[in-house]
Amino acid sequence: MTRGTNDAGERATTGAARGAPSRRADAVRNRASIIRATRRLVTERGTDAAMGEIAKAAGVAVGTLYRHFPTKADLLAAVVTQYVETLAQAIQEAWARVEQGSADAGQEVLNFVARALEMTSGNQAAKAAARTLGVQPEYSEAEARATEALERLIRAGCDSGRLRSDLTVADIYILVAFCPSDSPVEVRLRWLELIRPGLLGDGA
Amino acid sequence: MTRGTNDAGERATTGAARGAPSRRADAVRNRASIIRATRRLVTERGTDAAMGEIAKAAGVAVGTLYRHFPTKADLLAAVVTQYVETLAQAIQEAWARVEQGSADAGQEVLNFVARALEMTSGNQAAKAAARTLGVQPEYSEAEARATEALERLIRAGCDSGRLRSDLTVADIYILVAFCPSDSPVEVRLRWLELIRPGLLGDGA
Amino acid sequence: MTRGTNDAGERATTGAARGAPSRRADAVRNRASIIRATRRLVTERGTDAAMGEIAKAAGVAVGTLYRHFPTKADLLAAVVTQYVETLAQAIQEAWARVEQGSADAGQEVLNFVARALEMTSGNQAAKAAARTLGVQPEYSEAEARATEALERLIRAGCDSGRLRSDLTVADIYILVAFCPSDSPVEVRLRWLELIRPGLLGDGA
Amino acid sequence: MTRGTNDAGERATTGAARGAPSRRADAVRNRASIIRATRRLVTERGTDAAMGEIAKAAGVAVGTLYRHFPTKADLLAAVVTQYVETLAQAIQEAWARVEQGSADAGQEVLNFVARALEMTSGNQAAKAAARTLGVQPEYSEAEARATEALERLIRAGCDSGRLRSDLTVADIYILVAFCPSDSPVEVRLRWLELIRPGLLGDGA
DNA sequence: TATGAATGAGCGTTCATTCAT
DNA sequence: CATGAATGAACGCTCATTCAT
Repeated sequence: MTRGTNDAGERATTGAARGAPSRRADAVRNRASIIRATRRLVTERGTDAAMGEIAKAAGVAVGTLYRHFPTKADLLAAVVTQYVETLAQAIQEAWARVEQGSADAGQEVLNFVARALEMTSGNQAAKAAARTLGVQPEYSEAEARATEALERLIRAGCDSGRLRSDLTVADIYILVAFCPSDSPVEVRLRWLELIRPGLLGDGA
Repeated sequence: MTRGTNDAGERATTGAARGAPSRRADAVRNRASIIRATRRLVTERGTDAAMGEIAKAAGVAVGTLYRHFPTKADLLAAVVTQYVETLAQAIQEAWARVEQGSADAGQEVLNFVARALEMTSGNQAAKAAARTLGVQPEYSEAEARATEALERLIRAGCDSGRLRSDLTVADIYILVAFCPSDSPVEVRLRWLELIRPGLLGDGA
Repeated sequence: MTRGTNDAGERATTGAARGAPSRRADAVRNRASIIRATRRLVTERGTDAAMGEIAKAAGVAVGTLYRHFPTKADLLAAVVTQYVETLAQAIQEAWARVEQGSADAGQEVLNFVARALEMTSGNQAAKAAARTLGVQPEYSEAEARATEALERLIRAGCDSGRLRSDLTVADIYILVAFCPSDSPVEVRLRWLELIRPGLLGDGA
Repeated sequence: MTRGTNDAGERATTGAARGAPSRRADAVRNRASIIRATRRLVTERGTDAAMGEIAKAAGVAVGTLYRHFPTKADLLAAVVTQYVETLAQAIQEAWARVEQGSADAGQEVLNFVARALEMTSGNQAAKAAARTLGVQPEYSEAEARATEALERLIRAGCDSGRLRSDLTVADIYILVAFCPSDSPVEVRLRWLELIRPGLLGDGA
């Protein structure tokens, strides 16, 4: 959690050149495995997914699960946090492309919504689950990065007349927060089409 | 709750036009009270709202709760069903206004989405909750009525050029199904504005 | 069911010559109906038969059921008592036949066991159920009559050398108490055959 | 409970010949304790013995009870199964004695019934309880062993003229199934005497 | 550090019993 | 007298969490 950021957001001591893969490596593998299993089970069955089942699905014992996440809420928060992290990355990349002139800001915003729609699938449940359990996951840092990049993106899109002139970051969040992420493709595609006119500029 | 059909959709004075309210009257009151409490608690805590708590919130004992709704799923289904019923009524009234020339079809569709947004508040959760428990509430009749009226409304709106020419009933349902019903007013209003362009005709 | 000793062992006020059959007649009918329903349900499902179900099966409301039998235990006791009453009658008739020379005492004892085996069917459950609930049904009077008649029967059978010389009333009770009353016919018949040698005299 | 296979039919020292008893040892003790408690309570109160009470009587929490027996039916089945196992062993030993000439077949059959009468005590109830809950305990293997040995025993007894010539294994089962196992000694002894003539040969 | 047995509060549901009508 | 809605203790069972090994 202090370097690289791998799947579970944990540095992997590639070291320990000789001997068993060290306790630490196991722990890292376990953590990733747990988060993966959680995402899957929570998607399928919501909050009702039991800690015991998650542990089994992750191939560890409950005790190990609890060593990594002292509470069910913590576990759920971890899943949500990771998702926000991924989103932030997507936006930053989009902004990078626009900055170096290789993409249109307006189009990138549209693309971002589509991507978010896709990525949210499965985590929507996690989000709801987290909310239910009263979790206050620490987006902060990742969210800040995402917001900043998105703001720049939108400003650029508005300036070019491509996007609706009064569009804000909050608008995008609202839309993404209430998108049909777990619905069949037809619904998701149609929703994107219904949404688009509201994002584009009057003369677009 | 102020109209002819009361909150529990049951006529109160079966016979005995005057005289004591009888246990029967209590029962009716209880049923309404239970549904009200359920809507509230489920909104707050989702499926995890316990039957015992719902009962207490409704001011009855568990047994009474179960006399009215033999299963948690049944209870949730009842809440959802009632909500669909209300929606159906709203659309039918809208169509009636349009038919007698006292309103514009396009505007009524827009208004309906706004109204649905408002009414969905609190029931969104119930709907999700019901889904979680595998409930298959019997919308059928009410839903059929709603769909038919909405179809007419949309057709009229499209014919007048006011609505997007390829708009369908399903589109409205998608939007309503994923609206920020439980969010603060600002969010709800903004969402409506973001959505509007996607519903209106190109030359609107 | 309206005269003599009726099914529920209650005298029926044949009176009330004119007018509705009087509350009393209804009550009598209800009581009989309840006992019948109880016997059936308890046979099928044991103690788990619910008071509510029994009431419904008897065609009355729970309240009525409770008016007749203030407790589930009371209801069960009534069924058991009635069964003992029937047994007592059977033995008394047997003794009457022997006394007037129209039957052999030993054979009558054998016949009685067979009959008891048959009659116990279905009530075995009631008996067990009653025991479970800690009922102490008031056999006393009927049991006393039965015991006295059976004693005479056995004495006569022993005197004639037909029955095992040390046979007692208690012996018969033991056998009847632990007979395969609810088993298929083959089992019941075979049991009677296995039992017989133990009842007959050495030289029989 | 004093023989090789312990009360729970489980070998205690899996590995670790010496050292701390480990939770595993506790688990084994718990299982035995649970079965013991179940047998006692079910004898006293039949199926109505609550899981919670059984747990308390066994000195464990409900959760532990359920870890060992996922269902009340399973628990009851375990008790019944263990009983059948014990019976099977008794018969096999009897046959072994007869085979090596150290005992008379007829007498062993009689002895077996007596022993079964004794051992059934307490489990009769469990059996009935299990039946009530629709359990289909897996006697199969143990029962098969018992039946085979008993068959040989009976055949030998018949050949020697000691036992009733048409006696079958089923006959013994019938008798044992309906014996006064939970009654006071006098009753049990008397019942054995009443039964004996039916099992012995005509000229015995 | 990983394991998994143990714990016990809590959940959905049932049912004997009461009592206003 | 009959009715049936209401009550609430109790039951079978689950599951987040702890802790001895």
